[in-house]
Amino acid sequence: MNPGLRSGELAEAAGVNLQTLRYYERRGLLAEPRRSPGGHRLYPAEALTLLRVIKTAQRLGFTLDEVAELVDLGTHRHGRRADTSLQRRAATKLTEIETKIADLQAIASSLRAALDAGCDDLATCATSACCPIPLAALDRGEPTR
Amino acid sequence: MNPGLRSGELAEAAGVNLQTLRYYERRGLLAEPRRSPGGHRLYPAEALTLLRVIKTAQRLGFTLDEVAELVDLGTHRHGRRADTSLQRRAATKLTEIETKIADLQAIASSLRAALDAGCDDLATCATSACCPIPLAALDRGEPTR
DNA sequence: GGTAAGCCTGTACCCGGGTACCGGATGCAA
DNA sequence: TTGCATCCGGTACCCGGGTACAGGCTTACC
Repeated sequence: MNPGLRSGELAEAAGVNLQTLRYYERRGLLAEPRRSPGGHRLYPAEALTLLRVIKTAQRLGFTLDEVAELVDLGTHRHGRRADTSLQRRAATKLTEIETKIADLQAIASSLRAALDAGCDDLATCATSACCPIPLAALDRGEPTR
Repeated sequence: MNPGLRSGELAEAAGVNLQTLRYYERRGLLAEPRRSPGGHRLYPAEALTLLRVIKTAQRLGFTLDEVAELVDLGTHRHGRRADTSLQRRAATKLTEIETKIADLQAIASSLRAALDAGCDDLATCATSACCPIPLAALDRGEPTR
């Protein structure tokens, strides 16, 4: 069995700071890896995949806590015939994600409209209260937070 | 012409803190509104729409600077036959958004798979390096940041 | 066995995005 | 014109997500 990645190697491969690995470990996102006799961390190869997943999810606007939850949902053995609480958390997360997708699509199409109208069409309404309007499509009026 | 919203009313309507309005003003996200003779802010009704747009975009993982940019792209008069720099920024933003959508869709479908497999199917691989794999679909290996 | 690169723990700091609090001025209604 | 809610500017603080640094131990290679 090969010795595994050292922390520096993993950090480099994942494009994150070495300190970040330890930070994630403290946060419980990254399991404590085994150690060399002298106490140096030795990570399994999958840790790299996990890190990339974390980074991607983060780019999408998930907090680290949420990422931890997502990772749990995917990772955890969820006992056979899982306790439905996990299922429910996954379902919830899924609808959250679907909402985000819909919102992004609304933004994207406004931008697209703005682009291929070349702004001249939009300029017709530019005089006053018009221009936020394409974006306003995604206004749901939730008193966010 | 009606007097406009007072800061408290606007904050309440938008579900944000009063301080946040001033913060956004400092950041340049919210234009300085006109003032009452005594110096109290009086916002036009569109400010509410704008705030909702800001909040939505934020939920999607845009930073305030990015939101400012998006809002500019939509709001600004971008002179007729706009300087292409704006067009280009919009195009860039659009591909960013499309990327986010694709990533979210990847996450969503893994979650969906996990859900309707009821985790039992996934459990077959659960022994070791398997479970992050559905999420790993969206691993692009970008050395993010 | 010497030595440079790498890693260890711990603590302190940074940035983004707000939020709270202060003492004082304003708005508005009775 | 008095009284209370609201708002003002300014400054200080909080939280999430890292990042840096110090002082000391390990590893790896000659």
